[in-house]
Amino acid sequence: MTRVSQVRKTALLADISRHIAPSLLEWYDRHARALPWRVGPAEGARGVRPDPYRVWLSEIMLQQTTVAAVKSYFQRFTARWPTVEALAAAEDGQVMGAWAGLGYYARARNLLACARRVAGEHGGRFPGSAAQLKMLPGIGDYTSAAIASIAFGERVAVVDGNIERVTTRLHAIETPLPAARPVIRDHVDAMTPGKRPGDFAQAMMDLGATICTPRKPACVLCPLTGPCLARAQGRQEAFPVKAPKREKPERIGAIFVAERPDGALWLRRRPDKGMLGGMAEPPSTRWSARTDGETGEDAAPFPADWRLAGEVRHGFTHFDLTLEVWHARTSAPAPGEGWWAPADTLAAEALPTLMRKAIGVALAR
DNA sequence: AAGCCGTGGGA
DNA sequence: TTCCCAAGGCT
Repeated sequence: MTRVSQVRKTALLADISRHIAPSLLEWYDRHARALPWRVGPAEGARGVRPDPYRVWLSEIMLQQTTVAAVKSYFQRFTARWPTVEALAAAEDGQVMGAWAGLGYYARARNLLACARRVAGEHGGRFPGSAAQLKMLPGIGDYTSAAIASIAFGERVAVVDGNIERVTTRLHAIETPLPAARPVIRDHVDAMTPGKRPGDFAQAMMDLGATICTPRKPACVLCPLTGPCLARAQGRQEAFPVKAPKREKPERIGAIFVAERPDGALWLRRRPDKGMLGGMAEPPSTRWSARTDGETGEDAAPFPADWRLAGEVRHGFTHFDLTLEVWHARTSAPAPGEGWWAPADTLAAEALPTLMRKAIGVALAR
């Protein structure tokens, strides 16, 4: 595309799109969700902006994670670590333990790394532009734009899954994801207003979460039915178009829960890289394809009176896992790297949900 | 640049 | 039950 036609295209987009923000912001002023990391409408009207630390923390937690799942974690984190300096001073194990159950554990490791960078290199203040924010660990295209617009008022295109859905419907974009991302970004940039860019982004996300939903969108309640091309075609559920996804392979393995007479369990720490990196587990085998799975008592990490307690199934993003769950009572000191976790402090260990399920199966009787 | 990374809830 | 997928980033 020539430079001139690019300019014309951009101008045309702006002309079509500039009417979107006023309607959407009017809707947002009446229907914004009250969320713990937002400032209330009265404060917002006085120009009060939310604490960048809280915006950042919420955005990291919300990556690929529902609002409902995040709320209690956000409350616990902010109560325990009210500032980025406080979080930066926390020990790794405390943060991983507090994150346990929320998933995508690389986020927790990057969270700490980011907090320590902000505390150590930026005097405890988050940088105020999307470009600078994006240089920090765990902060990519979406999160940098979200923080910059919401906490600092920068006019920058914020594009998440909600906004992709809303935008592909508004403009009836037939190109499948992810190839459509550059076009979507252009549209979002054209729609984003100079005033209240952060509210605009949040309004788009609220619209996507409550009205313009993946299935059965409530178009009759939508403030953007007028300009919506998908709605005009009666094809709102046809967008966004997505590339077909591959089927998930099956993997199998075994996990060994050793229980001391006082109820303590033998745990070890998983490697920092890879699945559940840096998290705790009872010793488990590799998780392999069915043909070469390492299962059975012979795979135990040390000799004991192992008894098969059952199995646990768990679906990950890109494979389904079935683990045999073995249980043994032992008073022998376990060999190798690990520790005995007392029963009454198990809740604070950095145990992913899969491991808690396996422990539940092992201890059921 | 496509694959790797969790989890829980809704339909 | 099964499937989908939610405020993505990293490599």
